[in-house]
Amino acid sequence: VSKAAAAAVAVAEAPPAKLLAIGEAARCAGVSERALRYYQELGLITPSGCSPGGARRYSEADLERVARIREFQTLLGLNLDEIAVVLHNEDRMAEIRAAYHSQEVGGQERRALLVEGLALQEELRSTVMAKRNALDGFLADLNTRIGRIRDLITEE
Amino acid sequence: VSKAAAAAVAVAEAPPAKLLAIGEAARCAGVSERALRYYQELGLITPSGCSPGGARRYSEADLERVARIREFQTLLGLNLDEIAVVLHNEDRMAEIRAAYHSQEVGGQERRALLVEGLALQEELRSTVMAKRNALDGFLADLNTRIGRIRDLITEE
DNA sequence: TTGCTCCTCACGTCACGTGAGGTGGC
DNA sequence: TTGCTCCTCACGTCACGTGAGGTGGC
Repeated sequence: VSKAAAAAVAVAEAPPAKLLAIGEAARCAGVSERALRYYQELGLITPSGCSPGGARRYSEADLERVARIREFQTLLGLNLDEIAVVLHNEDRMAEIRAAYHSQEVGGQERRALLVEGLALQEELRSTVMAKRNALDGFLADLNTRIGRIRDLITEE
Repeated sequence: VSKAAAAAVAVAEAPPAKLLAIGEAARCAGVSERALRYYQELGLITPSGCSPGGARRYSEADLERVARIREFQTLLGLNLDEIAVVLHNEDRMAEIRAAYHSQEVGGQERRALLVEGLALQEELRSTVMAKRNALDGFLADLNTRIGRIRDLITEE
């Protein structure tokens, strides 16, 4: 049994796991309750459970998904439509990984999905690297400015 | 005569310099005309000139200022209120630099302004470095994901 | 004079913030 | 039963986008 398969089984066998109410979930994820409801409204997340009365219940995995949404927003500046695309792609990759041994998907089709997904991830990576380079340039410029102010202060 | 002073004189003596209409300016800066008017409404930029009829005319320096605003927005995620503070600080630094030899400002007061300005720039730098580190972490994670997909494709 | 560009309202949009008023759960 | 939390509208906000209707400049 491969490591990946073992992990998948472990996930599948995971105990009921405690679910958080929206207030606690929002605090943990560092976002507002409104944001959680809004992400759900757009279909970015779906709380793993709900109370008999209809209150949302969030799992650990839900919170990680929210964290990922925030990363895309704050680090990369993607809007929620773009994030939906990236998340959807990542979800498909996870599905393919999970269904790797059980041949639910044809090898041909599966390979096509993987190649397509890989392209999307690599496109994302080039976006990230461009951002990183721009940030490094900005930082160098900032250091120059700081150096000049230091010179003015030290001078005489 | 110091290099800085020579540069300041050069700026002061600069010829009328061609000013751009808002359409051209927007194209050059890579923003919309609406954005330029909005930045002006908030006091972030003031076009260097205007036509007799009241049309805005932008200088090269105006365009650089717009580019700086965009950097703060897209790279650092600052909002326009925060950007106003940073720009104002940079303006004060430039003024002090320009008035360095002509003793318009008392040495005591000038030094205090420089120290305060330096602190603000260094605070900004720590923000930038935090962002850079977060981005590096994100990139590392992304590379891991890409590696795993590659494994799935190559495997078998 | 004819286009093209500029002007000022002013309403729309995205990603939520912020109450309003009412129900659920320990 | 009393608080506290959750629910769904629904309007406000920030940084513009997008016409509407009118004037300026070559």
